[in-house]
Amino acid sequence: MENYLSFHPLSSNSLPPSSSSLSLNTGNNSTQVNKSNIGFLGLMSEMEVPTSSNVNIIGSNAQFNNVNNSQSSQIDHQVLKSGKKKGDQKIRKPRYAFQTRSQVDILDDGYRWRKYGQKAVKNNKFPRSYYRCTHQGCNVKKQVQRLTKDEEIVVTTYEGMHSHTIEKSTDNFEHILSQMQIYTTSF
DNA sequence: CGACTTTGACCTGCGC
DNA sequence: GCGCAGGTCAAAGTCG
Repeated sequence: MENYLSFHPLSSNSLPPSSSSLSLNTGNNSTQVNKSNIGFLGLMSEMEVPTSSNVNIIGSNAQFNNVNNSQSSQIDHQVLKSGKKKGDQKIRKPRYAFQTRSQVDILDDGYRWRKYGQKAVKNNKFPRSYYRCTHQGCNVKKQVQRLTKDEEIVVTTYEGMHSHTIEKSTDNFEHILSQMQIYTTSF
């Protein structure tokens, strides 16, 4: 099985506010992970800006990944759709979407997550799961969704940054993180 | 018994 | 205004 490790920030001005503390969380609580099956496929991000002005950040860079673009653009739309409120300069937390190739939905990144919802998504036979970081005072959220067109692709969208250190070490996560830092510091 | 998952209800924004 | 879809809440159930 292939084991990619690449991701593509949408644009140079949409990087995480702090790459050194980037909240990469490809996973969940204590659950299973098949480390050898994880391929890192893509990254989208959304900066913390008034929603009235961030509408095109992702939409103009929809080709964040060359894998199944139709699904990708759909997710872009979902990201953009949320938080839009006309006349209200509502600040949204930055969001980062990762694509990982994995046979399991739940990837262990060392943080602890609590599932708080699951929804069926239109045009997708897989439900989207919603998770929140259980660390006190840390309200980082993530969404996990598997693509219909390529069932091995798991899209994980993170919202917010962790205000605490990782709770348990994961070799795979550290490997991914090290790769990400190379990228994020070079933009 | 605490932590977590499940799941239906509810809320909100958006397009028509 | 209405309906749809995404996102969240919260009670009930499950598990270690």
